Amino acid sequence: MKLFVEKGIEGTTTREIAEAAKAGEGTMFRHYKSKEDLAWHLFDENLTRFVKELEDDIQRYSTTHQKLRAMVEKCYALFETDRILTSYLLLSEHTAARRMPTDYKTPISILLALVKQGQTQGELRPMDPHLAAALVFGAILRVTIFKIYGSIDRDLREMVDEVTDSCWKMIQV
Amino acid sequence: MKLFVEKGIEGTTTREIAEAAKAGEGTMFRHYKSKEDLAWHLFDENLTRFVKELEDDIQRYSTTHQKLRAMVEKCYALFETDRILTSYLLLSEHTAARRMPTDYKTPISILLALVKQGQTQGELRPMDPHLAAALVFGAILRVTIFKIYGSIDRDLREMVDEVTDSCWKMIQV
Amino acid sequence: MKLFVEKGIEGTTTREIAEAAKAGEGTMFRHYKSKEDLAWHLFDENLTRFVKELEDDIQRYSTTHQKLRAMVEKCYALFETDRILTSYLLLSEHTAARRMPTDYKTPISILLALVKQGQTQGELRPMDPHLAAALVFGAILRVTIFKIYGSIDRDLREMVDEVTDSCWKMIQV
Amino acid sequence: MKLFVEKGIEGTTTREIAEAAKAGEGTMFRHYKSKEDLAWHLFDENLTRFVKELEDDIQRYSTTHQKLRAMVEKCYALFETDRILTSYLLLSEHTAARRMPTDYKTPISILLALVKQGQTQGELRPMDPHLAAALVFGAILRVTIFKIYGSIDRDLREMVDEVTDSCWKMIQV
DNA sequence: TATGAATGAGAGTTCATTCAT
DNA sequence: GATGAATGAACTCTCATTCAT
Repeated sequence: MKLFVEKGIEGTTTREIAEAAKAGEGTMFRHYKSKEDLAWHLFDENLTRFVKELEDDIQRYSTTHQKLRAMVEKCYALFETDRILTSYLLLSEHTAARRMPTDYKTPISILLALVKQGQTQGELRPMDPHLAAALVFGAILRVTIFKIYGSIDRDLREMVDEVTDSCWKMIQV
Repeated sequence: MKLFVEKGIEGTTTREIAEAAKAGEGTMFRHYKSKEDLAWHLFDENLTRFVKELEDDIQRYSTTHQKLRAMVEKCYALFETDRILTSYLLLSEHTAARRMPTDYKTPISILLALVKQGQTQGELRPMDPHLAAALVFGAILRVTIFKIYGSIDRDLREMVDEVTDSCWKMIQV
Repeated sequence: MKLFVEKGIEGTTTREIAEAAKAGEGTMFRHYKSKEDLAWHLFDENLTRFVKELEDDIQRYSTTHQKLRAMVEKCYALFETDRILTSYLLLSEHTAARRMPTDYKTPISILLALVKQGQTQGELRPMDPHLAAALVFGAILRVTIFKIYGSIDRDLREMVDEVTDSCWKMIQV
Repeated sequence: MKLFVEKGIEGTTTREIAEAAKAGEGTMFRHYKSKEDLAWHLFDENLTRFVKELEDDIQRYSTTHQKLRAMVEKCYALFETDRILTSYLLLSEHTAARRMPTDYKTPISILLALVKQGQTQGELRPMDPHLAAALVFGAILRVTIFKIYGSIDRDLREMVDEVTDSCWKMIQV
């Protein structure tokens, strides 16, 4: 995954993968049909797990604000724990991500549901929920990109409240 | 550029480029040292022009809110006029983009300056200007991605005010 | 053998062989030194047995015509009983067949001896015995190829006499 | 073609082909889509030409015996002129040969037509024409195989009359 | 003795780049 | 200056063979 994030899937050779895995060149192909297949499994399994955890976290809270905060927290915790995984799941747009079926559950679909619910409950102002989700999701994730590029230094977990509140302002009633 | 956006730089062959340009296979190499060099020039020249126009647009206004609005308007006008160019300059993370020197003037650096100035003038609340820029830039751009994926239907130029105001809420005093 | 005939020896993978034999991938190598070795044993043992039976059959008759008939009958009986074996032993030109020592006893060498004897006994007209053997052997076997390709429908065992007589005409006094 | 005949199509590497052609490894792929495609074109073009010449030769004669003789002569002339081509077109059963459409004009289909015509004209005895063709074609070709293996020494062109007459006996009235 | 995961040499193929025309 | 045939390094992937279990 490290290689895929750093050099892209196309840009990573199967030989490099084998070396990184300290395995023979052909070994990968006993486990995955192709390089693309490996990339897809890496994406699919990790995203599924992340989404499940994300749902669990959100479920614990009742207000939309709290749920949003949980989401930001989850994303930034993942980032500080495993930057590569975050990049692979949330920041890169690779071939693997394009294989997703349209009904796939993703962080975006969860955020969208959250927004719709918040609007129904009158916590959020009426607006195109897709627009709201786009604004919030973009804001949250771009912070991680800035951190990667070094513009932001602080541990993102310290910034959860600040980011949550900023996003909240965009969508609250 | 269309090919680069659709299939990635690595994923585009020089033969495809030649075909699309209705030129011979070797012709490209008389104008650019390599495929990567072409990608870089395509990026560099267009970004420079866009940034210049963006600066001109912003300059016309005095308040930070107006300037921010001008920026959103410029980005969304570009998107609706030339999606491919927008993708190539603002949405894709390709090798070409990584060649940029650190002191390069980009939409982000312009936004950052705008935020700093707004904070000095007391229009924006005190906060890490990088964080503010990240939140705003992320919000603005993610809307275009949603539009590309079809979640948003409207012409983005109609949404300039709504997006500007939403972003403004995140950073205003 | 089925796989070897259908896809060639080179074209058959050891994994396919293992599957077909309902054995593990490595098991074959405990019995044969290599895939080629398996192919050779399969060829050698079956050809030896077939040649022995062929000799026995021929021995039962005294006239050359009868012996020739016995040979045709034997070949066509084998074909109708076991097409794959016939293909493997008589029709395919594979690596295994090329391993044969020059003094190897084959259907051809038997036919050649038969022709020589027939000429000595004055039943066959004087001619290069190799030419005679070639003509007869070619005629007999090509019928099976036509049958495989579907140009001939009848059971070859019904055609033994017609084929024998046709061949006989080529070589009789 | 030499390599294909000697080692089979599967058994010949593209590297060997390039070396034999004194060309780079990639050059072949500018002219043919794949190794199999090269094999097919080599087969198709040469067989088409040979069949055309064969038809021309046969056309010159009026009696079936003469036509048959022309066919034998043509095959053996090809053999003595270009053994490799003969092997590739007439003796090997390779993947390329299997690509042939069923309505393809081949030496066999020509021989079959010749037999049918001869039977209609009363020159040949009544029998399954496919059987007749198989017997004759097998006899003619097996002689070349014997020559390749060294059992027959003479120039096949000297043997045209003998082979023709032998075959004739099988099918004449 | 049988297994099947691991191996790595080598296969077919692609494609950025060169250069004679 | 433009071309496109030729190139060969490097790619993904296959598969006969090995060997620890």
